[in-house]
Amino acid sequence: MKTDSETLQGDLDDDEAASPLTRAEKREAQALRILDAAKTCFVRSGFQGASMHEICREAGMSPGALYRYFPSKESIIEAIAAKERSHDAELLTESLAHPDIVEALVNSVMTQIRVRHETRMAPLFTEIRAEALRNPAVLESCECSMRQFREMIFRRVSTAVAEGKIRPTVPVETLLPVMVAIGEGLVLNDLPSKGLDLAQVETMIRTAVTANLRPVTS
Amino acid sequence: MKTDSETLQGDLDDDEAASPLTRAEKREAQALRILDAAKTCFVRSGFQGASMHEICREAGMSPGALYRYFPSKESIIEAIAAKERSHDAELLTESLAHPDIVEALVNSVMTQIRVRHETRMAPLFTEIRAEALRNPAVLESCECSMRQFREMIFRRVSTAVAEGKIRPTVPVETLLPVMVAIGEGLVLNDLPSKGLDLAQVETMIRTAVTANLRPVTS
DNA sequence: ATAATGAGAACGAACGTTCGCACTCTTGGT
DNA sequence: ACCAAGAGTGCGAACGTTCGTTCTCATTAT
Repeated sequence: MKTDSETLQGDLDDDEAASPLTRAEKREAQALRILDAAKTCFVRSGFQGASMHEICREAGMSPGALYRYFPSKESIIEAIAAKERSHDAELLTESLAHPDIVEALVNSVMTQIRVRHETRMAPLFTEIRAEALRNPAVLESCECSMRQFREMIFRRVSTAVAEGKIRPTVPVETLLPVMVAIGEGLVLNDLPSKGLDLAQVETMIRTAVTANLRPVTS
Repeated sequence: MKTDSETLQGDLDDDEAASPLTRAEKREAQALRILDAAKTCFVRSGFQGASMHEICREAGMSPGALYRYFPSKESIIEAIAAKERSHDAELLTESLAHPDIVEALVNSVMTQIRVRHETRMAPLFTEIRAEALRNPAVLESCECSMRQFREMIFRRVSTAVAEGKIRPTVPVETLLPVMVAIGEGLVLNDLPSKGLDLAQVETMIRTAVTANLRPVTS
């Protein structure tokens, strides 16, 4: 850490521009440190299994210090769930950008699988899903995320239907939840960790999506 | 409960046939009562969230009594996980019986979805998946179950391939884990609880499976 | 001087589990 | 037929531990 050199520079008279870390920035950095440590612990031991002392140790911080930033364990869980949600939404927006509807959907799923695996966040996803079963705040985060997913996809799909580009096998109301559920199953299972070839997985997904959307090629 | 009338009949001299409940049967019945209560509590509060006192209350039993039947909380969790596993295997054997490979697979998934929903065990499934992330005994139960799944399906699929009845888009090694993952996603999302029409869900699954197995119709 | 921050001991509550005791069966000698 | 003995079972208080959280006090920055 470069905290030492930074704090040594803090004795300048300037209020805003010169100091490398304002108070608010420091607070935010500490909060982030806690969230990162908590995420590590939650992945390792689960939301209920990880103790505050464990999180403190991971963050290199005393309980007294940690509680200056988060009022409770639940608030940490909620903060993490919310952060994951916004991150997911961001990711989906990008990966849905492909002009072809089928490729956009395949792309979304594959991106999620890849990112979850690379960041080792697949277990956290499982954990959040389980926690959502009984923690209303986390449930709301999940539902909000899913709602965003469905709305974004809904627009794309229903536009494509209206333009006569696809003729789905079932109504959109069924199509979306089922596709989201399938995507979730694929993400949760962390297929790359089982040594599966992602290119082949992609082939299967593309085949399944194409068959159900039935794009009009003629 | 009819325990009163049953214990009144216990004063017969006969050893085997007459008494409605032998000692061993009583023990088993009590153990079952505990497992049922525990399952209810685990669905409500999670494996880690549910306390032994909560389980005792649900089972109408004191801690001292409960511990005569199970030596620890973990042993209860393992017993439940193992029971779910054998139940699932049984269910799969039945639902895979259909002579047509595509229908057998569709049937399996739909049966799982239906049964999980009707018995309200979809949350427990999520819980078990999360617990498997850090409890080795539960993980083994899950893996064993999945292995059985894959082996049973593997036999069916590879036979069909050998007979030239299907020409899958990808090798069986990829096909099976992906299909299982998709099935899992569908099951733990508990689609019927979201008001989805199961017939339409079935259509989608059949379409996806057909497209990926590519049965030779000619 | 004052506010912000951190360390770490300590708190009450709740946890999984054990203990001691009472009660109910089964059993075998009389 | 009856009773003493012993095993099986149930109860609920209590155990030691660990939990999330708070408190007190020092240190640092303004």
